[in-house]
Amino acid sequence: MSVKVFVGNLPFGVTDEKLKEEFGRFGSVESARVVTDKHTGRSRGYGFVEFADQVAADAAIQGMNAQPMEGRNLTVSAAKSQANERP
DNA sequence: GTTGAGCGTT
Repeated sequence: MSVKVFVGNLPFGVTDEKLKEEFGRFGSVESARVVTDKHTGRSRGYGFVEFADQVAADAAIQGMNAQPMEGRNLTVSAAKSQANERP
């Protein structure tokens, strides 16, 4: 299973590859995707990062949350889409 | 050429 993490307040110059590289420093990133507008095709300023382990996701959240990137402080937290919180 | 709250695509 993978852990999804919500990343907000991203600079407009960031991309999925950039996210994967930045978040890959804390752990194994299975996939990283920046949400882009469907109508304009431009980045909305937030994205999602999928980690291979909860430990890596927590390390990234603790290490990248409220951290400045490209001049903007990132907002990293657990994604809502995870569900399955408690059976 | 622009902007800034928000949880996406199969």
